[in-house]
Amino acid sequence: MSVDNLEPSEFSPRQNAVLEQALQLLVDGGEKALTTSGVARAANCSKESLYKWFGDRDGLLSAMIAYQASKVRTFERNGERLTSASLHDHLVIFSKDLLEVLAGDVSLALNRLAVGQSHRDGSKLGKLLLERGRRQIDRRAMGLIDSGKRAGLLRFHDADEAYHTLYGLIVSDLHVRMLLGEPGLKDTARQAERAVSAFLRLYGTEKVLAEMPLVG
Amino acid sequence: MSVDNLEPSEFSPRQNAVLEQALQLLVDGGEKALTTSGVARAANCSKESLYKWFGDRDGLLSAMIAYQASKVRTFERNGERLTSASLHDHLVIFSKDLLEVLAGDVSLALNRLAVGQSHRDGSKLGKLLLERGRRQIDRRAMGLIDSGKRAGLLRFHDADEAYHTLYGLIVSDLHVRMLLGEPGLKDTARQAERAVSAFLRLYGTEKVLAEMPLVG
DNA sequence: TGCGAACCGTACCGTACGGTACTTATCGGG
DNA sequence: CCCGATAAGTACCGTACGGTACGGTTCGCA
Repeated sequence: MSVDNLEPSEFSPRQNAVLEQALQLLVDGGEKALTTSGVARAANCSKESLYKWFGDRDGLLSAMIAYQASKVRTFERNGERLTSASLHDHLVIFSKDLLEVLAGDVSLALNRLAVGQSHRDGSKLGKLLLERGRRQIDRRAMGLIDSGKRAGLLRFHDADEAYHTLYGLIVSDLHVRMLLGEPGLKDTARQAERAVSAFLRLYGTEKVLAEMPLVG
Repeated sequence: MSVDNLEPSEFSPRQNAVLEQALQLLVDGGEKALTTSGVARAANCSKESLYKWFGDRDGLLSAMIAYQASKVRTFERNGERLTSASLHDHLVIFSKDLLEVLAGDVSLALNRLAVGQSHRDGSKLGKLLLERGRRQIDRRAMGLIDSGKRAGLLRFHDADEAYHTLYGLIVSDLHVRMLLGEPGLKDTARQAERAVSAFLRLYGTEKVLAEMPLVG
């Protein structure tokens, strides 16, 4: 466990390249394929360098998660005034993005890795994955929901509760199923549309409900 | 892969005892602790017997899942006439049961195991887990939802879709978080109540909505 | 009582992994 | 031109696992 709290600058370019190779290895062959020798061979570096840079195998895994998280940048919301239609659209886009992220090769591989290790390391990797990987997406959604409330389009007491409802409506048991090896959704757009529709029915104000197709 | 399609009788009592020990080992120490030698030692049996009974390590894992699934028996719904209140109560009970099952030690351990193996074996364990472990709970919920529809309390086109919505409302991202090592919910009753309330708001007919507290 | 099957306990084998040590080569600065 | 640092490549070590083989023991059964 050599790497801990160095948010900025993180790793050197060379180290990033090695981590990229390690991720590729993990995606292709699962954790079993992610051996220190394998990483060294794939990245054309020595095992000694691996251990100098990342401490031990766990440090390498942590670094892989940190590196992958550092690659994902979710563009901030612009401060535009939300309308009923634009809120709906933004929510649908968010839903599709979320489903796409969760279904991604690297995301699934890292989640599988962290799940598999959660017994050994006191869920260190799991924490890392949730904090570094999910925080951004959570913030994006929370910002959107808050904007909706300020625009008088959404009504709720607890933003966290509303967000978790939205998350459940979007993802359902899909994430776990994919982690277990099931192929992903055929039609993510439809799933996103359904989820947002249900969410707005639950949390939308009259202003929003008036513009929604009637149930039935 | 010695064990495949022998639904009834499954394993001998002795083998069941061994599988029980193996599950305990898995729960306590994760997959790393589940070695063939360890199982043999914990269960006071020989490795040779393990291989004779289960073929190889994968066969043992499959047998553990099958054995655990065979232990779970969900009582069938009685054919009573549903009222708005009883539908609500049954849904809440189902929600709490679902959360309790997903948070169970053995369930989490087996799910972690299957997730970790999903790369190697073409998700054989994952399929097994979903088919054997989830089918019963799914059927229970579907039966309940169908009864609600026949009683004029629920309205939907696609029962599957409605069920997945309910599932998402209940579980949200809790299952994955627990798989990653986060502690479970403090208050499952509240979560269940919220989920059912939202579900009924989405799929309940006027008969149900009339009796619900107004959204505030 | 004797026989055979099942099974326990243990020792064993090959392999593969995590981690370390050592040699060689590249490269920037005085 | 030399020197120290950094890192590639390789060889190596200890360990632990999956799987197999074998001797000894129990138990059902004729």
